[in-house]
Amino acid sequence: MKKSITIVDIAKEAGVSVSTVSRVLTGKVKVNEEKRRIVQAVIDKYNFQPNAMARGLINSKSNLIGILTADIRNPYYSTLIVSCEQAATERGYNLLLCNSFSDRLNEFSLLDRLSQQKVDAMILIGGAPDEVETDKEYAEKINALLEETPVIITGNLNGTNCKRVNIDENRAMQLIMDYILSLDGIKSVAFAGGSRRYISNVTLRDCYKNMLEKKGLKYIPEFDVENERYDEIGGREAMDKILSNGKVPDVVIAVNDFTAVGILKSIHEHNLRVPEDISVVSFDDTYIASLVTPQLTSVGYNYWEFGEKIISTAIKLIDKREVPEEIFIEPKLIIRNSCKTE
Amino acid sequence: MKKSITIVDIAKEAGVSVSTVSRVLTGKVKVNEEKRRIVQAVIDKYNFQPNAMARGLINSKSNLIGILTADIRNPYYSTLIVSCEQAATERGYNLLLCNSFSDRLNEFSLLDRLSQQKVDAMILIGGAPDEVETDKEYAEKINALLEETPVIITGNLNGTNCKRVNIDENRAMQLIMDYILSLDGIKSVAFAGGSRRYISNVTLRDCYKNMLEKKGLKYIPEFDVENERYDEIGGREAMDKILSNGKVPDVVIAVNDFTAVGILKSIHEHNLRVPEDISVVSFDDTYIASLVTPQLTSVGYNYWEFGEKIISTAIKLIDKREVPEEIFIEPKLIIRNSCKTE
DNA sequence: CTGAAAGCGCTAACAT
DNA sequence: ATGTTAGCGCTTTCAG
Repeated sequence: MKKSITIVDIAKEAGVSVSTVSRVLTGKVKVNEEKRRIVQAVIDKYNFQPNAMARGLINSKSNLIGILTADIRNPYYSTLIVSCEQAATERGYNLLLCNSFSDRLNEFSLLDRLSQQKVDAMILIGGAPDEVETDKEYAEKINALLEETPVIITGNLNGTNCKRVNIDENRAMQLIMDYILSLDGIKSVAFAGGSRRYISNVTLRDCYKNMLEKKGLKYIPEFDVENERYDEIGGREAMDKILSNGKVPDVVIAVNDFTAVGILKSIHEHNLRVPEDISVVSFDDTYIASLVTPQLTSVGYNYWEFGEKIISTAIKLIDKREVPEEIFIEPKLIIRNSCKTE
Repeated sequence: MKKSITIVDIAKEAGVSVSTVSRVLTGKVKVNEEKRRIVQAVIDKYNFQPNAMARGLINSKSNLIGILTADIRNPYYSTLIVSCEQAATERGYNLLLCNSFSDRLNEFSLLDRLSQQKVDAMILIGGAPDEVETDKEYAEKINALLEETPVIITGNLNGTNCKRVNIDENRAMQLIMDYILSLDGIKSVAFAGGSRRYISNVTLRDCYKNMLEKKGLKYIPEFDVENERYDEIGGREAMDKILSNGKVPDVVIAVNDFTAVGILKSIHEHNLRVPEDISVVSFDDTYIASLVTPQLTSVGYNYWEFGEKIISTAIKLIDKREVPEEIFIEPKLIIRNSCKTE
């Protein structure tokens, strides 16, 4: 590997001083047009890329945004991260990606690494910020970080004042409920999957219960089944449990698309049909929703907007501009074929 | 945001020189045990993280590996990238993630950004390296990059000498063929989806054709249907075409799991059943394979090994050690329920 | 408008 | 074993 070309080499070849080269590079100070042309020509000739580390050292700015997520294999996360990456790229930032696999120790050491890289901001998606009970040590860690670096989260992190970008869960549940109850002959609504250990799930379940009562339907505890796993297996387990006492709900709300897939399978195995016997709705509208048969009616979000809001909040914070404590993302219902409509 | 603490602050508080602090930080040179303890205590007290940019500037090493991929939302890529991230983290490297969305212009500018960040190595997964006809300009770009930075690819990039880590496509097709032909009553085998524009697909199709003939089966052109889209829609289109002339193959090989999903749907819409009427096999064994009904028999890879090989190749190159031109990943067949076995 | 020089935070000779 | 110092590549005063 050759040693890479530097601003000094460019200056030499262009016959100017390094500061002049620097000036044409940054473009902030006027340079004689003729000189500018010559310098630019040399830059282009070598496709010279100024060393970001040297630049960063001077402005205390790495142009890096660290993003810590639970597991990028989950389509919800990967979709969100692609949006973030896009928004960041457009604004001249690069993304440093870390997966914690929801392991606390991992998260700690990854946070240290991000701060070692002097990322300009950190974004925490999933993992600890999702939990209802913020672990004290974690909050302290984040607070220490906040002294030096803006931290944006999805979820909430009690005891810290990270800025938050979140889905309006209440609105999401409301969209689902309004839709469900607009269908004919709905008497019972089940909610399958998810755990009250996670903040968003508490919001969802509370809203589910409230709306049920407001609409004059009975809340049936056996139809409200939690499950720690947010995947297909979790969905199947939850649905098996719901159907285990012989009663069949008219609709089941799945905590996410993966869970819905398990629910679909469980229903199938019980020799019932979707949507003829049971309707199914879910959250997130990942591509899974349109992959399965029947295609799922699901509450989705504008992921581009979601990622954009996260990144623009981060950059505002980097630029020391004001941002609201919490920004909400508006959900929207995507109607497909998993609910009985006639 | 407070200005972050530096090695000078640590030195001052510990009552030693900066070099001593640096020595305990790097651990390469012996330091008096007593002093080491004191310094370490101060470091711990502030959870001091040495500035990676300053370090990098000195050793010309960023500890960053750039990874350029087509689209991380595709589970094949996200699974591979998670493995890379894991392997990189274990070895003290961080991943800079970029998505090109297979857009050539995008790839170009992202490559420049990675070289601006002075990443220690670049990994190219999907996009240009996958294509049979390497675009000349692209190859030149990569060759220029190679002067300064190791580049590892998945695929092949004619006219460059990037090191390659690839799936053994021939072996993969062989596994499928051997399995298929071990089943009873298989007379005709279709291949659906994928395009000969991509190198791996050429390998696959050639192997498909050869093995067919070697096993004494006829190669039927109408059963070999390409499709540019590697998704569900592409699969449906391809399968519709296969079935359009009235003949029904005994098995259809799908170019990947997504395509297989479309194939499943098309078969269903033609009032045929899988696996009773038609068997289906696919490549990649992403989680999609076990999500759909019936679960897909699919050729998979050890993604952890795949990512590990990519990263260890990168790091060997960074350390100027020898590596083979190409490393192959051994595929393995995962048998599920999409083939008629009795 | 331009060049010389200082300095960002750190490491690695070089002295001691 | 430890402190002093040069210098990594760049930007930004500061003079001129």
